[in-house]
Amino acid sequence: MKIEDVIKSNVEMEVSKKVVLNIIYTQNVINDHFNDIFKPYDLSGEQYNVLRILRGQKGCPANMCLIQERMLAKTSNTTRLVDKLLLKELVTREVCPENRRKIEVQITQKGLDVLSELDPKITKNENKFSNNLSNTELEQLNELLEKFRTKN
Amino acid sequence: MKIEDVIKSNVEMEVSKKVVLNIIYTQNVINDHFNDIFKPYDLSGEQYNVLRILRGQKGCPANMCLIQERMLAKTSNTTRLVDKLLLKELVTREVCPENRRKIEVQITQKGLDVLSELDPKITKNENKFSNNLSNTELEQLNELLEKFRTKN
DNA sequence: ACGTAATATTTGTATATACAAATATAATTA
DNA sequence: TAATTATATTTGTATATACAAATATTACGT
Repeated sequence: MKIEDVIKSNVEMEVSKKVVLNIIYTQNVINDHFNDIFKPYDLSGEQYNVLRILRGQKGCPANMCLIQERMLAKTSNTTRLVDKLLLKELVTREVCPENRRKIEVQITQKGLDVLSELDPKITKNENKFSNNLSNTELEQLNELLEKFRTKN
Repeated sequence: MKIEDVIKSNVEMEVSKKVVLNIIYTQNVINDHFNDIFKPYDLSGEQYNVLRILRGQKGCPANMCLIQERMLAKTSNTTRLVDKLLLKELVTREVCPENRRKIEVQITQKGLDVLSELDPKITKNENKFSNNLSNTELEQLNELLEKFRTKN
């Protein structure tokens, strides 16, 4: 479905405007699908994102700054996301002894188990979208998006 | 900047995963820029979106359903967005006399004036991103995104 | 060492999102 | 026409986002 049909626009639009709307809308569609996956686990997308980052640390604890800078949404409130994960016992959280300003966050076994369960569902969903495109087109799409963001 | 560098990933990623992250992140970047534009006007992106839809009606009042289905974020709470716009006197809101279930929302002159002021700033921002790509590439990006969304 | 600046995190507040439930009105049908 | 169903919107609730301000700790300059 063309983006003009999505927003039911009847006027001609600049291609630059179309691209912007198209990216925003596509992200919304992706997001809706991922939320459906996370919902039974009582996880939000950003909570999942934090878990994913912590797993990537491979046992090495992550502080709030590190988590923040690896998140896609740079304005996320890491403190409160970690709070929620802590309540669900998916992470641990301790003051760093070397630098008491820092907080060491680690994923628990329970957290790792949840991620393992989610992994195939996430991959399946990514593929459901990506199967519409050839490998060359996927690479192309990545390049175009990266170029689009240049110096912004 | 490549998406792997954005999230500081050190492991190899499937191109399908990369594309998904790339779309989400690009939308976040776009959003941050638009928020900077809206902020001095005390408008959120979705509030702006409602105003834009109402202007597109060219004097014809829009009901809540119509607004909802034209929004990019299909789960937006139109009632509360319109509430906020009403407080700022950017829209009017009346019960439809033909069908008292419906609400007729219209943009005010003040609302139109705000949009007129925003128009060049929005266009400038869209172009700042789009100037990184040729016209062919922009068209290509639109096509790839639309294809990516197929049957989702 | 003391005051100031820098860094890391938390808290507060207003708004937005996601979704279910409630309410109100209109249309349908038995 | 009364009951049921469908449509349109609002409200409630929990969480997330955006951003400023507050707090705590460490590092730096004199």
